[in-house]
Amino acid sequence: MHTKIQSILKQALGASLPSGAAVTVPDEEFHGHYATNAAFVLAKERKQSPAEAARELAEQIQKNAPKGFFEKVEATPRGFVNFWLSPTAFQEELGRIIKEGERYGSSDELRDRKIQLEFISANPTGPLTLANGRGGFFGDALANVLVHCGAKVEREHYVNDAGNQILILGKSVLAAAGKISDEEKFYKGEYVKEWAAAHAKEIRDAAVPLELGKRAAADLLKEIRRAIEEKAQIHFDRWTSEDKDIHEKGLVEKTLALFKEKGLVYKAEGAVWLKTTQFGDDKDRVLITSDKYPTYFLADAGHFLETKERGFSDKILILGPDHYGYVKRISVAAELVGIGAFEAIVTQAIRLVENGVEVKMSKRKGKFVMFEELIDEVGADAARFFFLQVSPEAHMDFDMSLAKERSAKNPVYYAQYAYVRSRKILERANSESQIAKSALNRLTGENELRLIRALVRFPEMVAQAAATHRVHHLAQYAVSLAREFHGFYEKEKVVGVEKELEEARVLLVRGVVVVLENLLTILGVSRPDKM
RNA sequence: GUCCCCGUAGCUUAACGGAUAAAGCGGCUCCCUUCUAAGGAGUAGACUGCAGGUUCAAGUCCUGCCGGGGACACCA
Repeated sequence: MHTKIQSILKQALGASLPSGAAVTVPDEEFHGHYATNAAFVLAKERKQSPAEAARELAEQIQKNAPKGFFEKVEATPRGFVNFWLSPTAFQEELGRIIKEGERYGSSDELRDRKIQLEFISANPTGPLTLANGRGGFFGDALANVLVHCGAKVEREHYVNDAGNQILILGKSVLAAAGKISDEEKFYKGEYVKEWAAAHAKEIRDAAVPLELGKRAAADLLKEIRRAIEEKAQIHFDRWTSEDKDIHEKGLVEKTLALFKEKGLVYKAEGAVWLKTTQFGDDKDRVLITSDKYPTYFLADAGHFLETKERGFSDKILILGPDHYGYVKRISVAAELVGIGAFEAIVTQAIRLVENGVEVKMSKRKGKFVMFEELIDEVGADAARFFFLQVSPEAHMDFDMSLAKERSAKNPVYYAQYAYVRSRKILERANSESQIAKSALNRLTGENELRLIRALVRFPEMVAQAAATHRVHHLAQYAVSLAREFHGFYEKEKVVGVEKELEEARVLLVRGVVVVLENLLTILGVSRPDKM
């Protein structure tokens, strides 16, 4: 619907939309079902008043529009052009929803793109944090959106199972077992003590820190995977191992050689550096430490080279707030290894509060609310929606007791309830298969048309999410669509009204089911049969 | 100190540079003989942190200030 109006507008202009011009859905209905600000842009170009440009544009549009599509096209004195679409136009679009079913809202906009979407990438040195969860749900839903728009997407969880942190984990286990003295940098969470207690024999027999660290990391990774896949219902296509997929395959050396070839590498103070400052970074970055170890940064660049060599055109990396300072240098690495389009999305901090007072969280000290705990308390759907509703750059205050209290009132249930109600109507009504398509044009009541207007926004919302890489609008849309449906449900009956009307309304409700099903699927929220 | 993010209703958050700033929760009034009341109808509640600027149009862009958070390793 939205695309159709855009293309009519383009035809009227005889050109593509000028930048800054858009087709929108106004807040107030008296401004039309849709509206455009294109005349403001034209007015500037043509040195006219906005009102004049709007009048001319409205005329052009009316001339170009398919017959019967618009009910009214109006230029306002301020310079907007407002559109009212005919009931027929909406009825036809509803027909499309029913016909396309689960394909409704999908497109082939991104068919040429092969995108690697990396998210969570939790270190196997402790349980998942709330920040991991936030990025996890976000990444999962974003991947669904991109797939819906025709892209080939790999959901990747990168595991840092090499390097210093694994050694520290090993030492932390030894410290927890009382074998060596504790140090500030060691991991101190309960999970370390638990693991040490459960593996006392191994610690006695083979107390090589790095080996112990690897074993503990492998176990922690299993826990992480279980929480992600079973509890959070987040799906990954690939669990990439830094150790096995990057180091052992020589990608680190290869990347270093690539950087050298470009003349961007130098030695200083016993270490090997990359001239990232040439690309706007604050300072140059170390690739190989003076102890001859490759840094995390170099390994990551190697990981990016692997991504490039595996044929991805795009890489989207979702990071937690603590990695903000990392974005610049990793973007430089992405450019140097030749990744076509790279975007880092940093989810903002979640501040833990308890009774209005901030609780400091630290993975090392072991005091934090775990992601899994949240899911256990409020359920996967509520937890998911809780995060998906807000934009990734919004800072959030998080109070576990409040989250528990609110979980019962989570808007996700409002949306799911709309789904349950609409399904129930279809169950009770006469079979849809015998309803003629012509029944659609009996949907002329204001309540019915209102609901269709809400339904047809779905493709536009998906396209917007894909273009902006933001999914919170979809969650918001789910709530507003549910509101429209609940309003309709209250005012109009479907089953048991006069036969011809019932048939028409059954088609309308089918449309609701289709859109809610597609929408909830993209968000990753379950679709219950009853509540 | 430098850099980044945020500041919107009592609370949690929306709002492609567009029209009278929206929703949920909480408050107050009502509505279950009717497809599940996890619902609906109504009502109160905001000089969008402050001060300037750009624009036909600013919550949104620019500058400065105030407040909150985060990042500034040869850690990951």
